[in-house]
Amino acid sequence: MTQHRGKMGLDANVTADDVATAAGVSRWTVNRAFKKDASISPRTRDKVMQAAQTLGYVPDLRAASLASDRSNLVALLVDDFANPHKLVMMERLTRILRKHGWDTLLVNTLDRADTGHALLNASQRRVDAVILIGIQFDDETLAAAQHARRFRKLIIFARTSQNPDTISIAVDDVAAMTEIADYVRARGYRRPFFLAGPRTVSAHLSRKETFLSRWKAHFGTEPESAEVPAYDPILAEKVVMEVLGNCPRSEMPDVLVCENDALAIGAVDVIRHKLGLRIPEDIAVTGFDDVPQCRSPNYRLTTYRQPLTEMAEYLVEVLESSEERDFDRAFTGCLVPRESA
Amino acid sequence: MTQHRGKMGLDANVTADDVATAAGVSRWTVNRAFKKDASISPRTRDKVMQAAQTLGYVPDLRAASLASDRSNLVALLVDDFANPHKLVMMERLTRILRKHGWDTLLVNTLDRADTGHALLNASQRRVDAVILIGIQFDDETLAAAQHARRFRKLIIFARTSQNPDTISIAVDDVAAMTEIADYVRARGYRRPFFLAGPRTVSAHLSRKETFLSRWKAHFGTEPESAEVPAYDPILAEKVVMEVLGNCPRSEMPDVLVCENDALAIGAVDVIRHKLGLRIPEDIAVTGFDDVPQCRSPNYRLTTYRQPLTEMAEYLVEVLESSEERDFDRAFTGCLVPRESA
DNA sequence: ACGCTGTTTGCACGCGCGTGCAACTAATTT
DNA sequence: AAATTAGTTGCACGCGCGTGCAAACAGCGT
Repeated sequence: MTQHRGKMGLDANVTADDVATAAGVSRWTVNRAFKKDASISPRTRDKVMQAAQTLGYVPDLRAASLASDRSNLVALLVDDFANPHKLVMMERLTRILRKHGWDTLLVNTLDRADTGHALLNASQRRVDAVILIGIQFDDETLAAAQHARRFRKLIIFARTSQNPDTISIAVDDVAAMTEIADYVRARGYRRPFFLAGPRTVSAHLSRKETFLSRWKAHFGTEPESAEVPAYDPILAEKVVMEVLGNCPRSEMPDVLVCENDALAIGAVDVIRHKLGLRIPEDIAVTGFDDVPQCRSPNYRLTTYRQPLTEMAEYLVEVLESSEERDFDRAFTGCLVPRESA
Repeated sequence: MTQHRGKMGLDANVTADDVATAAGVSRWTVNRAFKKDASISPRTRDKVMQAAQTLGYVPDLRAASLASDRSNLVALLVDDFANPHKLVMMERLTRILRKHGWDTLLVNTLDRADTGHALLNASQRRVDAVILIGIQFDDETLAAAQHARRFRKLIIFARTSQNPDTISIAVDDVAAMTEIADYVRARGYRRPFFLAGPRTVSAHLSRKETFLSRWKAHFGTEPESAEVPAYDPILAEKVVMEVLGNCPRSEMPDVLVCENDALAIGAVDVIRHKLGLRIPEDIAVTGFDDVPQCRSPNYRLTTYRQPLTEMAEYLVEVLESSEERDFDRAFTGCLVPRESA
């Protein structure tokens, strides 16, 4: 096999051995020089780094991972790119993971049926953990994950899960939705309608159930609701149109509580532009996530912000811990009131 | 070292050897079974796959990559997560790459100064190629990339570049911008203003230059322009406010041609909600990229769509080719006229 | 049954680095 | 100065798989 060379003439396959001979030390000393907290004298390290620099040596993480059985790699499985909040989450996660020395394998899980293949992908790269952000974690999917499991950790981020084999890092949905429900009630709304996303996981403790039961606890009646098959503004538009389109004015809800911003944004567009109603005068809207668009004058969405940075930092802690305890943790976010409700 | 085990009791470290003994063949036959187009009899392959299945064997791509010097991994460097189009691009790229057996390492390049570190990350994983989507490819950055280079290919996606060591896969900006310019002219607009993004690369053949010169060629005068320091709607709002906020009504442009949708969206918000002007009656707006929001009734943005799928498929071709030819290629997209202009 | 051809299978060696311990050197104590 | 100690450096072996070739095998005609 011919040697691959960089266009600058730098040998692409400089190994630690090369650096070692160049620096007049052993290969192991070279690797020590690159390892933090390694017992090595500053002088030798300098000498080694010098040689490495001129030779253009960069440690090979594949080999390191192979030998050490730790890859410092996580797979990030995403299946709903229609939700703009995913962009925010991906930015935050990759930034903080990288800050702590973790690399991210982005796996586009086409749909829930594809989750198995996506997990296989991750397996083959021997990632140290799999992080799911999306909707592909219903029970069958998780079962499949258990089966194909060769991950130390399976983490569901920004979403709760009761599955015992799974680590959930998310906001406390019950507290959050309760806060929203109380806010809506305090603002005087009395005919709420809940717009939910796909129901992929046990409904217990879900945002929808929380809202409905909280409302019922106060007023005795359970609000109506509808379900959108994906967190996609376009699909939300369709569902909202169907629901409100032929709803007699007298029975029109006065507030649309949406499971997240992706749905809320679609809802706002339909309500204002197709139904010709005013927000919030005719019907108010709330969301969840506080995506950047929320602050656009077109939406000014009342929503709920998750402490993503904090959550991501905790995620790193989880990744770096070798204990076997229960890592599930619920965070508290904050309500962001704007003009939509 | 203790063996890591999956929670189901599946040994996480099943090797091809284990499968081999279980199936009564040699290790090499096992690997052949997993390799497409390998010379192996269907019967043996079945037998092997059977054994692999029950043992829960999954080939280790780290080792494969180490031995073969091909990782089937690409690094995707992204630095402007504020631009919603990045989400679309990431979805398309990861989907199509995965379809062809390529995995994607997502690297969040914090800013242009961080590109060097990001490339180092990629180096350490021995990716087969680096794909840049973002703005971090000015000349110094590329120079640094050359230097640290141990990639077979450095690809700039959805963006042109004259750098000879770089592969650019993008739409023909000159053709695209010319089409927009001609469209604007044909619609009767006569006082255009160009809103550009950060100037990171030689201005030659840029969208802005193309528009300005095309306009000048027709009317003899070069339109005004302003520059936003990042493709971020929020920043675009500020700049547009400064430019149009204290602009006498008589000198107000009649069309704002934006380098892309991220800028256009910010512009629309300001024009309509802060300046209280109508779009397109008082001032029209055009964008570039056709992000999902463009079709929202809030924007209805006239824009230009790149053939992302086609471009991504070509990208795969480039990745899989071992020739040394010039891979640069410009695609043709299509103008998407909507009500904003 | 024999040889021929084409297919299928086995194997030595290497990819680059980590681990844990042994050996070595310099700094400190008695 | 010798002995003790802390700080540094070296090394055998293994991580799991690819490559290229040689050996074994099956299928066919005579």
